Order: sequence, then C-alpha cells, then structure tokens
Amino acid sequence: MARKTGSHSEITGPKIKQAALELFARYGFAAVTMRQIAARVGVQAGAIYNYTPDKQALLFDLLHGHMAELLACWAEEQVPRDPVAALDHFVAFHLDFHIQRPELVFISYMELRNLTEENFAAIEERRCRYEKIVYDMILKGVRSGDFQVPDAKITSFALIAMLTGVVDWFREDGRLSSKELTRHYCALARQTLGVNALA
Amino acid sequence: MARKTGSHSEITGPKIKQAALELFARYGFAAVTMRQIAARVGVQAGAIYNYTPDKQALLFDLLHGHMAELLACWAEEQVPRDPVAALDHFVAFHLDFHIQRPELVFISYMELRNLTEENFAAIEERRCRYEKIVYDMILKGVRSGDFQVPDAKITSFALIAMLTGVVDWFREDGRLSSKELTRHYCALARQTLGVNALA
DNA sequence: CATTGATCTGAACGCTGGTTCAGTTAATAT
DNA sequence: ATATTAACTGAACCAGCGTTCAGATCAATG
Repeated sequence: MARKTGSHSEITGPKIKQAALELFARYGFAAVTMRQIAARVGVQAGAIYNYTPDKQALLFDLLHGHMAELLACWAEEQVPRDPVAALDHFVAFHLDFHIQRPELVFISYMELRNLTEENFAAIEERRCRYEKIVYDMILKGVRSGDFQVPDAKITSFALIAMLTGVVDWFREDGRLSSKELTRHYCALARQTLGVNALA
Repeated sequence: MARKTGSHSEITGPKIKQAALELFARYGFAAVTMRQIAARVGVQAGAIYNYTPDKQALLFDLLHGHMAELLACWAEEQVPRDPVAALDHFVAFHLDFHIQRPELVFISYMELRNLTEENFAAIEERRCRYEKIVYDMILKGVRSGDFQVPDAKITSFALIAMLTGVVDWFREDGRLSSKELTRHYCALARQTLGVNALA
C-alpha cells in the first residue's frame, strides 16, 4: 500500500517539518527517532528521505529558517528614531515573534550543540547579528542620554534573556493576555534601561 | 585485569558523576553513552552499575543535588531586612552560586525533559520553591515602597532569567571579573525593580 | 489505455545503545 | 597462607537506531 489518495509532496514535506519540530521540542533532537517522526506524519521512516538528506538537515533547516525569519521580520519593521520609542517597539516585536513560535525558540536554544560545526557557525552568526541589533539600540539610547545603564553589553544580554525567558512560562490562556504582557514588559524594559533615571 | 592498584569506590563514584556532568553538559543526556562516561573514568561500562542503578538515576542525582544545594545554601544566608539590601544580597548570591557551576546550571535547564515524571516533579517542586523566594522578596519591596514594578510575578521571572542567563556568556578570563559583574548586575537589578523610581 | 514518474512501503543493513553477568583480580581479614 | 569480598572486566543480549533500496502504487499525461 503506497501513495494514498490525495497525498502529495506539498503536504507531506511541511508535515514532516512540523512533526520534527514538535518532537524535537518535546523530547530533544537526540531522543527523537526518524520512525517517531514518520509515525506522526502517517508514513514509513524511509519516506522522510524524499524530503531531507538526513536527520541533521531536518534540525538545521528548522533552526536556520527560524533565525532567517527573525532577522527578515525585524528588517521590515519601521523603527522609530526616538530611543525610548524604539525600545518599546523592539520589546513588542521580540515578544510577539517569540510567543508565536515557542517550539522553535526552544529548540533554537537547546539543540545548538547537536549541530555539526559548520551548521552551528551559520546559526551562531545570525544570533550574533540579532544581539548586535539590541546592543546598538541600547548604545544609541545611552549616547543620547535617554538610557542609563551600568554596562551596555551586559544590559543587552540581560534584556534579551528576560524577554526570551517569557516562552518558558507564558500561555495564551493564562493570567495575562499577550497585550498585557507586552505592556508590562515595555515598562519593565524601560526601568531596566534606566529611562528617566535623570529626568 | 581488574581492580587496579589504588582504585576505590570512594574515587570512582565521584569520578563517574563528574564525567557524566561534563558529558551531559557538552553533548546532552540522550547523546551521551554509558561507554563514553566509562571511558572518561578509565573503566568499562559495566562498572558504572556499581554506583548507579541506571542512566536516568545518574541524571537525576546531578539535578537533584544541584537544586538541594541551591536551596540549602540560600537558607544559610543572612538576608538583610532592608528590601534594597536584600536585593543586592540575592543578586550577589545567585550570580556567585551559578557562575561556579555552569555545567550544572546548563543541564538543570536543558535536561528536565529527559527526566521521568516523578523525577521531574521532584525537581520542579524545588525550582518553584526558589522562584517563590524571589517573588516574595519582590513583593516585600513593593509593599514597603522600595520597589516599583509593573507586575511582581513577571518581574520575578525576568529577574531570574536575566541573572541566570549570565552563565551562557560569562567567562572568568573575559572582559569582566566576577566582582565587576556582580556590581553591574546589582545596579541593573535595582533599575529593573524600580528602586528610587519615586525618590 | 498504456506509460511514466513521483511517492511511498516494507524489509533489510550494519551498528550501537543500555544493561546484565559470570568470571577475574587485588586488597583485606583470618 | 588462605579465605573473603569489593571492584572491575569482557563479552554478550536484544532492542532499536539512521539509512538504503528494490519494488509497489497511484495521479497525471498523451
């Protein structure tokens, strides 16, 4: 029995990626088997190899796609000139983007060490690019006198960590809506960056 | 050839734990084999089972020991009554404790999903207890008027995330000493909690 | 209708995983 | 010396791994 009615590559391909994403996020890359992924798609393990050269590529595609989309989406944003408004804008963007992709965020952090050397380097480069965006934003605010921080580099790491950490606990049906969440974090980020510390 | 001169259970036992810790942190629990751990200790795989019932227990002992030590150490701390001083104290404690155990911190976050249900629950319970300490500390400062935050719960998560995130990048031989690090983070934490926002 | 080509199956390949255990060795006790 | 035992080896067990591939199946084409 092969080639069930209505099954096409355009359906199976994305289904495999989705299944891999969910399973990797839940059990970890190394603990997930190709047969598990296949079973979730409703297919035999061998069929997966019509869509990916190997398991490693399955992971890399997910992580690479995630980072590429993150950078691409930010590039399209219209960032206000005012440092404080830019901060608010970034907080809202970052939270929104990450909350919508908790599984991708999860494996992007957890499964870096399961990448080959070259694949890791490719992801790392993009991660640094994103961190630099935050760092530059903070530096600009510090220079304009809008922000006051003990150390711009540390503060950039701290800001990213506190924002990204949200995916560990935030649930759409929890105590807070995503709108309230954003509002609170905008206020918190302002405090962290020392907005109005001198005003 | 067995029982080399001078090898005792008091030596091999800890060595196995240490080897497991290093390998789990580097490659992930699921990706590490008992043979790898044994090789690092200089022993055959079977010998490990004189010290642990199985691989799962090896992981759980590491995580459980870590959380138990974290809570025990904090319990011994003399915490100042003043909320701001207490915050400084906590920041210094948390950074110091975590910086000294980067590998344990790493696996405590990454390998939770590789625990069995009961084992996970045991770790989770201790983790919540620690989070409650931070939450209560913030609540106290808010009530006394020393802190001003948008949301105490969110702020507690944000504070822990920004502090714990340090282990991802901090190196003893890097740009900052651990003393400078603590100083910067105390200042940053104060801003985040809105210390002196009204003063 | 016959042919083709994309899609998938099912079985196999070689290998490695965690775990077990009978047997060997060396330190200790008698 | 001898017996005892803790500590370890080395080989084996079997289940499961990622991956391959010849062949089956079906949609689309002419």
